[in-house]
Amino acid sequence: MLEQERTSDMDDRKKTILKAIVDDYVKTCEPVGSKSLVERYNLNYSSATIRNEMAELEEMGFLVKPHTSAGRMPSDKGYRAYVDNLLSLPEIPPEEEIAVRQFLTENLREAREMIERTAEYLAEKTNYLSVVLSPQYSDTSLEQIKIMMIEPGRAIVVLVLSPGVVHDRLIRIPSLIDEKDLNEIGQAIERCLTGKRLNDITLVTISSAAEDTELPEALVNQVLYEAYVAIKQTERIEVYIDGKYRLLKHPEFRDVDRASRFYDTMRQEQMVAGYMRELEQEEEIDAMKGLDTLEIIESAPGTLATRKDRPAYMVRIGQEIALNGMEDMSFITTTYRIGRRISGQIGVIGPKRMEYGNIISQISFVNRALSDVAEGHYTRGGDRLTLED
Amino acid sequence: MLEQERTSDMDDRKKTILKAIVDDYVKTCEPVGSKSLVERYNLNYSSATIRNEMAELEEMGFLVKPHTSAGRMPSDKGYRAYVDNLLSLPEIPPEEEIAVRQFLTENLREAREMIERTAEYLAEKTNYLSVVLSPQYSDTSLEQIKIMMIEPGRAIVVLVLSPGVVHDRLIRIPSLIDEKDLNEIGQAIERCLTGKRLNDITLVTISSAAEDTELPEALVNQVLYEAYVAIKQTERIEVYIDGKYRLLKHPEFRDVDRASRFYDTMRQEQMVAGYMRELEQEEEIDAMKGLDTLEIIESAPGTLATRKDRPAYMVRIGQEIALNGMEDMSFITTTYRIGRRISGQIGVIGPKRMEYGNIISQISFVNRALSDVAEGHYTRGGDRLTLED
DNA sequence: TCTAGCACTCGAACACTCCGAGTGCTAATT
DNA sequence: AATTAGCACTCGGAGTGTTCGAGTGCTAGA
Repeated sequence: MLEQERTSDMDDRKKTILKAIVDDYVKTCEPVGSKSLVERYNLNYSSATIRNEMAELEEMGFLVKPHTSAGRMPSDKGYRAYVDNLLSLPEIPPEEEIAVRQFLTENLREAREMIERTAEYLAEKTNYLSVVLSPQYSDTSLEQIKIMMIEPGRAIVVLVLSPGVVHDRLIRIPSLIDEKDLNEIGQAIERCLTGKRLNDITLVTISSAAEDTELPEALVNQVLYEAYVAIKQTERIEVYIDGKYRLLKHPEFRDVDRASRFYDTMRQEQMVAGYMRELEQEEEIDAMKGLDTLEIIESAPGTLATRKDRPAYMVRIGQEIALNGMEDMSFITTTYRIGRRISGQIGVIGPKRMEYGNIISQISFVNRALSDVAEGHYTRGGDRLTLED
Repeated sequence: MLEQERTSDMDDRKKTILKAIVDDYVKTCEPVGSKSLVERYNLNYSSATIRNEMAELEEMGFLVKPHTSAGRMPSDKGYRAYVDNLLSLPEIPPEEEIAVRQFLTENLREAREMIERTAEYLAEKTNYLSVVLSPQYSDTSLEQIKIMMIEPGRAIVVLVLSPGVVHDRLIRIPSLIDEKDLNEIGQAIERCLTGKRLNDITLVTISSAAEDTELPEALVNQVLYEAYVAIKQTERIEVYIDGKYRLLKHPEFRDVDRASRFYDTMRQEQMVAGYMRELEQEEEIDAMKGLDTLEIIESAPGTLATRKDRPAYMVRIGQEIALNGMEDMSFITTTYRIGRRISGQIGVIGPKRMEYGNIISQISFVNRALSDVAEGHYTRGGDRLTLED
């Protein structure tokens, strides 16, 4: 155990064998034996040799046996080594790029639809569960805020954030306030808050708007408070999950209890979201790794804008995931960016026995598409992207 | 088989036995035999007598045996007889009534939150899956419509329907239109549409608003079209499903393939919604039945408003459900009403082996609570209900 | 250093038995 | 005529034993 534990200590043959084992296990979900391995991957060694190597790989902690006379399967560490060093990332054909951009923006009205569709697309393509978080807007600024009377006692607040995102919310107001008063208060709020970062807006900031009007303070304060809540509401991260039911079709979910435990966790969406955001912050280091495997995508002339870099991704395998009921899952995440300030997370959750290469390609690809499309969409008039109409 | 098939042909003893069998099977999910039945429900007959009766009930089609030497379990027809004639509906304590009303309205802002919470509450209480459809608003009228500029090229349409429901939607408009033009168009639309039933608003109706302004027709038309889409959007029925994962905990979902097929169907929410609405229209007759078992709830002085009638409900059992993958489920639905014109559906889906009495009580109860609360909420100023603030 | 060969291991699959909770039927009892 | 006691019968489930084969580790020879 002490002698050698890191992947770098493996010779090429060990690497080939480990890769073959992971590939095979991912495909079949059955422990793989030395003989069938030699046959299926026509390795130029006898099964006995492979056996010896497998024994060593097991001792190094990359493989495990469910019982003595069974084949081997990858341990968490084995998957980890595979993901970090042995992975090949398939490319995604350029037609797909066009299709996805179209899918993300077609008939699009609200920003959140784009995120919903991202989740949908990813679940469809990977056949696993996808999670997409709406961006965190705390760092962006308020571009407009309008309050509109609906009827005595009720109004609607419409907020426009600097990247052009619109949120709104119904509020209750004192029935005594009439339309004219409300407009006055609205304008005071607007003067007071426009251009401020959401983060900087507090109850104190907003209450200074009260000084700006002649109306009775008690009335004004309630409106201010409601407006404040509406603003804070837009900072909340929305979670879009798609493909939950898909996991049921994978053999590791044969066991209903395990499935049930998993779903119990997934139901707590805010917790999952929180975990994803933590990951991003903690794992800038891992992110670098993503850049290691950087790959230059040659763009044929005339294709859509391509990028030289592949977005960083993070992979959490089995026990590495700090969420209940996820011990047999893997969680791949990546961060999409819209401009410099706005970012959110995209993730795929599947069994540990996952097609890592494929999923990572897909998630990176979707990340790029979403970032690009959203940026083009937000920076209206930008010429990098043509949307419908 | 020919001799007697209807429940009414059963003598009291048969009824008692059938009821006991259903109750027992619902509890244990195991075929129930004559001996254990006698013991558990201390019937005053020997197991042999029960055996004879069970044989007859089987011949009449109310019971089935999984194999020769096993106990009996209810057939679909057996459940049907149980639901139609043998059911006892537990009452729900008045404290619960207060609690639900509070839960449904606490911190409430948007109408759809109330529906979401209804679904949540029902799933929680029944431990099955709940479906709640938003009301169909086609028959209500448009009280207000406002269009507000967000930035060149984008605007927001806010609609207020007569029961005080607010919808909004972002739209794209020609970039040439400035705020003043937009307001003019908005007012024209308002003049043209206010007070009209949604059903009566068509592209033709709305286009008459164009005549009302001086602006270039091409520009106006696009806005009109977008406004039209926004209006039609509010007619769409939203589907809220909660407790999907809960079904996994029930033994009939041990079989993952069956579960998977079920979820494949449930994923098509619009189809499920369509089915529920069909049911309501077709089954006015069944609805009458619900009123048959009418029960007077004596209201202790000082409790919340109680009603004499129990809302009508419909039960669909097993094969009766015309949806794929639902052969082993039961579907209980009911229609909530807000005022005379607005109605929507509430449903619970669980295994055929369902606690019918309990679920029907719950769904009726929730129906009443939602109808009442919503009505109080919509008819603002109504004094039947006190909401927070 | 590799590989052929061999003894060994263990789970999956199948056959077999036993057990008990269930049945239907018949004859005796009320 | 209705009920019940009694009995032979059925059949799934749990338990046991056996076989089979794909896997292993180890050793000796190429």
